[in-house]
Amino acid sequence: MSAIPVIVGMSGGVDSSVAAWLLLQHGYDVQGLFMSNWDEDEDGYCTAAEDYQDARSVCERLDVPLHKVSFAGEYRERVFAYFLDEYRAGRTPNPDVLCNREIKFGVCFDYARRLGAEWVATGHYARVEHGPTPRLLRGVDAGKDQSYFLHAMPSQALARTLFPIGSLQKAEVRRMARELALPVFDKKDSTGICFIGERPFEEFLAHYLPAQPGAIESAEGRRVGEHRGLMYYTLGQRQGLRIGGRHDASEDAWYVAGKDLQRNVLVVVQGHDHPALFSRGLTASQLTWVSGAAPAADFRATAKVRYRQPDQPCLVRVLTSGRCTVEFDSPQRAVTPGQYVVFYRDEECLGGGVIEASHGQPQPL
RNA sequence: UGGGGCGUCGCCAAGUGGUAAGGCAGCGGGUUUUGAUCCCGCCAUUCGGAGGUUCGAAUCCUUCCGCCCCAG
Repeated sequence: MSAIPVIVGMSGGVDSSVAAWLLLQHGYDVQGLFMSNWDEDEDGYCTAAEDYQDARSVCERLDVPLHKVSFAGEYRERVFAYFLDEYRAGRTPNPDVLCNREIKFGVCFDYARRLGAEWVATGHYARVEHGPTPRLLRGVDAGKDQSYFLHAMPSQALARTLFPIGSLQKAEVRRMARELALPVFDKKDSTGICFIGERPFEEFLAHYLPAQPGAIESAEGRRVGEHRGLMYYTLGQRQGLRIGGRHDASEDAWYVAGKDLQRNVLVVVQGHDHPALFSRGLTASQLTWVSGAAPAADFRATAKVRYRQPDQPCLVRVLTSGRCTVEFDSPQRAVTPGQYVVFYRDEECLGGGVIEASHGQPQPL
């Protein structure tokens, strides 16, 4: 009786390393797969080379083979192109949700299956409940739960996916890595866009899109500064506005409340909790449901409008053509077009969609 | 070149004889698989310049420079 073959997506980080080890413990026939999906690295921010070395060291330590593959072309076409399109349209995309759907659990998943994997595993903090229709559950570590990013992954992939560390706390994973003497036990958690990494964002965007400087205006229409290009700002943002003290304003910090694309004007208000920053609801499109089918009727749920946000109780009204509206029990801050709204019922992630517009501002601009 | 007012960190702004608040911005770090938010830290030996009075001045005096009002 041969062991069940599983391929683990290895990033060279702690989580996927421990995930691989756990699978070994459970008797699987484990192989690693490292992806490098970002080619154009001129500025030295890309850590792919080091990450690959780390993945290799770990696999050596665990005595499992490591495959290496690049889906740079697919990444560029299916994720990055969309990323740039959204910024061009003045919105704020979330490329990592797409990356999971199209790359990790899309082309890479298929690739792993072609390599003979019965199962595909990653080091995500989330859980799958396998059954006739698999369910996606939050990771047990509430602080690390990554189901938000996974909500749009194809259900056929979910049915063949394992998240070995999904029921562990991050601290436990670290501790295991240390006890196992995995070379990456102390490696810092990665951040920034997946496969691209952390970098000076404005500089990065400027590399790909032309910037059009313009005026920054208060909600009342006073010119209070100059922006370097609407794409560099997102709703609710404080940093980078460069608006100093004014004799005609309070001492509160300024935040982005809106973008007027027609006039190329950035609209700002003062105070983190300014009413103009809040909305009662939103409209979302491109809905995907983990179950594979849209709910038949309106339903109550909780939702996140951004990663790591506490769950917000709401009413979801399902519309036709993959759209819905969401009404929150309490107003939400900086509901941002281009970001994803993701629905939950208790521990279960139901699905989500792209925010098209917010509505019901208690105090319109 | 008449009268009045003002010049304190990039910006706003306390401080009117006792040895430079605070906020905003900026920068650095932390949190974070998007972008943000948030948290922590740094940020004027110096108060438009030069003299003077005083044990001691950003605060008083003199003068110069620069702004802003009012000049009917």
